[in-house]
Amino acid sequence: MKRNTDKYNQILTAAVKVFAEKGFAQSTIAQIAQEAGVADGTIYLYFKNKDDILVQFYERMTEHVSECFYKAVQEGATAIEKLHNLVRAHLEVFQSQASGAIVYQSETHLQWRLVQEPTRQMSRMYRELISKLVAMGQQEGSIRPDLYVGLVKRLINGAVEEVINTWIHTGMDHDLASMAEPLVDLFINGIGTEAGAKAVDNIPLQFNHKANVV
Amino acid sequence: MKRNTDKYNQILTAAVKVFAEKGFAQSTIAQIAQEAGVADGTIYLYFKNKDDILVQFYERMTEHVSECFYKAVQEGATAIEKLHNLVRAHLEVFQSQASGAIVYQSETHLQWRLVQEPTRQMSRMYRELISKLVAMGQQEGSIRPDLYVGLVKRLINGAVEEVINTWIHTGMDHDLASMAEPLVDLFINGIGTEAGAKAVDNIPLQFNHKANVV
Amino acid sequence: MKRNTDKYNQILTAAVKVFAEKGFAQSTIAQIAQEAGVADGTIYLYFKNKDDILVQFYERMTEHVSECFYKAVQEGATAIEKLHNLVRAHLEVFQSQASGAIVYQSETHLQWRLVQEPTRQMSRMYRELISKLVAMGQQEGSIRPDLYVGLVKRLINGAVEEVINTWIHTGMDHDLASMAEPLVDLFINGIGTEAGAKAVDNIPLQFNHKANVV
Amino acid sequence: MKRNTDKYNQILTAAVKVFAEKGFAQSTIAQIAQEAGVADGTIYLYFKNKDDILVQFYERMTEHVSECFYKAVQEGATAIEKLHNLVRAHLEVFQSQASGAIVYQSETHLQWRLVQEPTRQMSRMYRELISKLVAMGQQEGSIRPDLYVGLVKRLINGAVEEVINTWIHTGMDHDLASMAEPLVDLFINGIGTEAGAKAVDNIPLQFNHKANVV
DNA sequence: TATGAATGAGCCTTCATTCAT
DNA sequence: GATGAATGAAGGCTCATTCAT
Repeated sequence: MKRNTDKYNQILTAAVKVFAEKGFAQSTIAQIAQEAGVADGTIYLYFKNKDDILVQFYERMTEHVSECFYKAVQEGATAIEKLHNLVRAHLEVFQSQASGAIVYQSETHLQWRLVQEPTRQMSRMYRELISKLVAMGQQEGSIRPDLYVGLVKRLINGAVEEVINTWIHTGMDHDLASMAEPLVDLFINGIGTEAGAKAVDNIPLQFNHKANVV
Repeated sequence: MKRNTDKYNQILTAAVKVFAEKGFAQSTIAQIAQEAGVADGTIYLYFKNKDDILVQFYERMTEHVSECFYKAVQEGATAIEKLHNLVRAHLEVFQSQASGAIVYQSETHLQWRLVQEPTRQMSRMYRELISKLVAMGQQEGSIRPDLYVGLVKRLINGAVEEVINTWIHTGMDHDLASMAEPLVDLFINGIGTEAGAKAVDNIPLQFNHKANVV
Repeated sequence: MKRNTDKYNQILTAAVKVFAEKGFAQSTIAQIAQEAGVADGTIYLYFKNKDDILVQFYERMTEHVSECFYKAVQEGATAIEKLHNLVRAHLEVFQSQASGAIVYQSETHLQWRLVQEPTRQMSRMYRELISKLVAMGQQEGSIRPDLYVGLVKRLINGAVEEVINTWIHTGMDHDLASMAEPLVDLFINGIGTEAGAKAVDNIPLQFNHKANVV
Repeated sequence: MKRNTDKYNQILTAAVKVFAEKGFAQSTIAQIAQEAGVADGTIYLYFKNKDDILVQFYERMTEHVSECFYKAVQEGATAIEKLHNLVRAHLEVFQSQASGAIVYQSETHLQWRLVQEPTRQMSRMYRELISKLVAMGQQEGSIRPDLYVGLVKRLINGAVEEVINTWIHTGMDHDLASMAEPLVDLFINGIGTEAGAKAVDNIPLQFNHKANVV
């Protein structure tokens, strides 16, 4: 398994392209083999089975993404600069490889079934990065002291991924990376004015939705 | 497609449960039939095929969710209250039906293959609601006038869905609805201080990530 | 079974129409029921099962056809007149009910699997009729004395059925019954001249085809 | 569609045998696979689907039969010799491969649904051959000048096929090819005497059958 | 290593038939 | 008698995986 790196990459690249086009479940080994220009059987010299292709993709992608994120965060001076760099890096890596982005976002639920550790690592990495940034910003005085870091992480991660998803589903025509600044602006400043800020503290709780659909 | 609503719901409920447990692609008609306590063939009296089950689930779920959202928004007095109600409603509907939530979130990419209009409707509804809320808040003076509404929608939607996803993947043990307030706080006020706010305007652009993973 | 004759005919007529359009194997009980304007289950009050519908059709058709043939043969004065009447009757009954003709001709091989006696009867009837006609003609001096009756029967039956088949597969637009005269002319006179007649006696046997296709 | 001719023939032969025994509609892929000694899936390496097996059988059979017919016709000196050779060839090819004959004759109506061109070609070939033979015989003076060639074709084709059918349904025990001579005798000379010949011209039209059976 | 023909388990779907109403 | 919802056996077909070459 995994001797000839060229052929390994050739297959993985082909697989990601096919997965992106038709979805993992709808893709066949035969299609991947054809796209990669190898025989069906050859794939099994480099991957345990079909699932393993996706697993390895997630591992590599996560690793690469992590590196980018760490680098990005290192390059900023202030917490806010670092945050901006992180978000921009996030958008840029995904923009630079559309197929990978599509697969990464689309098959998340399979990732949860197939991969355990890597994803946790990704999550942990994200949490670590955010934790550090928040702590740093708080020391700098640029970030509020009263934050639930877990939620901040989900805010940022979720928003960025939704931006990427929209980009994917609208044909990937606009520039993704340029969304970094306005996004960070929203993260830092929120959508409210000072007047709005006070209003938040006094939200009345009014109802409860418990109806079942199905 | 016969119209015995009881059996229809029985099957749909069973299907959603099975989908949530094993994923759509890994679920079989036989499993759904067994879970529903009917024969395999019976399912085809109520659904065109396996895909149709998912489609109908998305249609019903989207419709139900939309209603909840509209109601929630109506019940608040100010824009911020309405926003809070919206977010809370979002979290509550999904919390109240875990299986539906899991399927809804997990099979999104299939929804894009199978359904066209309904999804757009969901997206459009969200955009409409946010547009109105933002406009209202801007008139009230509680929301910033310089906002790109499309991005605000993605911010809110993405953050809420990420919160739901995390809830799902951590065993659905904590109370989801209670996240509404802190989330809205983040939306409105952001994570920055006044000092931080100024810093945002001056973010230097420093690097570019173009490397390929696969 | 078989109480209400109206409904029985209603179903049988509908079945024959459906069989003619899609073929027996491709027809479903549901289609027949719909065509007949009854419920699926009702069909089983009049027929043992799907096969039985075809069986009963063949029985009725054979019976009706037989009657026509006997009548037709009775109405001629000479053997040749009778033969002509027989052929004409054959073509007329089938022309007068296209659906029945199509089913009768198309599902012959199923008839051999499902029906035993009736078909033998049909065959026997044909043989009887031809035997009598030939014997009569031989006495009259209008028909050759040196004939193998079994072969004559196949000649006539086969030719007529091929004419009907062609009629079916060319859209049933031309008048079938009018083929009776030229056909009988061929039966009686053959396609040869007197010169040709002599040539027949001296056919050299030259080769043997035994190759296998599949 | 792979091109291992051995296995292709192996499967086709097995299929024809099974079709001949149980009929096309009643045959299953599993039965064919077992008869051929291959796995079910293997069949789909050589045939698009179940229908395709029948289609390919008809194509091959038609092609083979055509060749035999052309050769047979070439080998006779006179028109009548050629006709005899044609009929004999027809009977011989079918006799030499009973299964193929059964399938060919039994599933004709399916052929009309599945194949278009090949069948027309078979029909066209037959018409071409007969046309030439008739024209030649007319020049030789051995065949009557006043013939409707289309009808002659149906006469000959129909009679031969009926002879084959009878052979099939009576257990294929007698020698089929030996029927060629007496058959051709009937084609050429007809069943009538000279006296009968005159009678044909004066056939009175006497009745009309329009009754419906079903 | 690489190939790709062969395998066969498994699944979706159809539809003849039944039976409670 | 009439209905038609429900049944479930059966079959066509796919495709991940293996293995002889």
